[in-house]
Amino acid sequence: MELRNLKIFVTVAGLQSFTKAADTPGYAQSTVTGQIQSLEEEWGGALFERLGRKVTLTRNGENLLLYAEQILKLSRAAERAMRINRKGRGLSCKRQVRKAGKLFCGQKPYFCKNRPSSIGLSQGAPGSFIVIHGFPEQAAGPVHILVF
Amino acid sequence: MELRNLKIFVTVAGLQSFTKAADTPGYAQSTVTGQIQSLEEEWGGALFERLGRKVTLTRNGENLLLYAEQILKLSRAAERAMRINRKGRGLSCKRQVRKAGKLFCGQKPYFCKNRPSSIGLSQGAPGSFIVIHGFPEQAAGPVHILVF
DNA sequence: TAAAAATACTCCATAGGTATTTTAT
DNA sequence: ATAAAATACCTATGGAGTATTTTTA
Repeated sequence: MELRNLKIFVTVAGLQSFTKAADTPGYAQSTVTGQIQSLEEEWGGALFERLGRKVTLTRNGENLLLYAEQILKLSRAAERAMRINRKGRGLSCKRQVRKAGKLFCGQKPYFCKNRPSSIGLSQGAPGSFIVIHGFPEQAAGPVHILVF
Repeated sequence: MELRNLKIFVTVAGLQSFTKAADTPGYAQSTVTGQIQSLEEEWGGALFERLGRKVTLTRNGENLLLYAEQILKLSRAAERAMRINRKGRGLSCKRQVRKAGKLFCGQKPYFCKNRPSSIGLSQGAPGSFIVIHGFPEQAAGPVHILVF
């Protein structure tokens, strides 16, 4: 499984068509078929149901799609961070975190047991994307926030 | 940038050595060098400082590392989900979410403005990993939780 | 000089393309 | 009959290995 596969997979899922998906990033139709097939081979089951000229996600496909979308979002964020830094006008990851706001986290165990731990982001930018580690038990550990 | 690159990159960062990193997954040392170089070429700058027989992350490298770790965690989770489902004894993503607990989200705008939006997970499993979309402004939209 | 990364080279797996066939409307 | 996916086949990029050279503690 590589990012290349997942990009094509998500495109096909969105357009419900191998052919249309091939147009978008300038691939050949057979390339799209091949990439999806290799994913399905690795998976060990179909990701799409081929219904004549309509293509729909199987249950497995839907399952993978959720992960694939997150992975690609993160990779785009990483690429953006790389691009920004190359131009020399970027923020370090820490600065970006600071810019996203402070993280508030209810860490008391009894609080976690009896009611939801409270976590909040102040001054969050629109479209923020938050990744929280080890929650709630290890919430006292390092918490990274990646802003998209 | 592909997952293959990132895996090697994270390994090198962890071991602070190209040679040791090559041993771990059974790569040749030159392969590790090549993968890192291609990442650096794509980035447009060094990810590691080569200090004789010690290798340390540059600022750019540290930046990328945070993203890479998240991406790889997600991809491992995706692979696990694929594997589980192939064996037919897996939970769908929705079931996994339900198992992770309910998400509570303070959605009122005035609440977001004046104090942290409150988000909590009840019955969270140890080592849970939470991904929250569009926060806080679009918190009313679909929220996916992927558990690792 | 000893240990680690870079380089040179080789090989081959596979990504990707073109052309064709199959399949289902 | 037509539109879309699968298949067959070909090419070439680049991933990965071996052997060697360079670099620096």
